[in-house]
Amino acid sequence: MRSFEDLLLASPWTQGLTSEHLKRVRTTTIVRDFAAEAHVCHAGDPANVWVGVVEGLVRMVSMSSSGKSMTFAALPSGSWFGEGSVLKREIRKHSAIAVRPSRVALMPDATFFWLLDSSIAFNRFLLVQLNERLGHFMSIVEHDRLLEPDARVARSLAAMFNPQLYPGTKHQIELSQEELGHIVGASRQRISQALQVLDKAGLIKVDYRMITVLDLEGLRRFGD
DNA sequence: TCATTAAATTGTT
DNA sequence: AACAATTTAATGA
Repeated sequence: MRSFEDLLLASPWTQGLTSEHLKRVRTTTIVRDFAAEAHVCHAGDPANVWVGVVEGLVRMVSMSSSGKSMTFAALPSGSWFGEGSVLKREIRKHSAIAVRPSRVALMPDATFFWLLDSSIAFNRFLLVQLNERLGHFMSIVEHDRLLEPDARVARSLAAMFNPQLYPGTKHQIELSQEELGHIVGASRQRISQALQVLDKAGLIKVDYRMITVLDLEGLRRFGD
């Protein structure tokens, strides 16, 4: 996925839109590039844009007062996020940080609410999106704290390939083990170890800066 | 196009 | 955390 047009094409919510809708989406949405580790949005800022990932990878993080951060979700290219805070017209509760150099689309809240008022397809997409995310967070609470690192890595990877949330993503993702470490919350060494376990189990294939998912269901169930 | 070198990533202790 | 090995990207003939 290279351009904003590619992102629109891959986004299911554009399917039911009229040409008038699409025109306004195109004319009001801004595309920006972020360097690795740069903040796409800060906790504390007003939530006035809905964010789509055109290229790269973004992680949603929560910072404790002591400065320690925890990653809640990894957002690959093709994903849209931030609708929760936009819908409630509130201050952002979490930051979004580019894992590697990334290009994102920023849709103004005015356009977002206009789509919400006028497109059933858009509403349906948000419903699915919010429901899938609820499932994601429930799974974190239910399992992830208790699971060993191998299984946490497996689930983080499985979450990144959720076809409902990220329909554009292929079964491959470009990602270094250090970057994955930031997402999972484990050391690079431990990630390397876990990836080898998952590779031997036939669930994924590990190459230089590249992870290929062979068995998505197996990844989801790993550790049960 | 191929060889050399530097930089980034991964494996190991 | 430090070091070695491997892969990719960049450079220049």
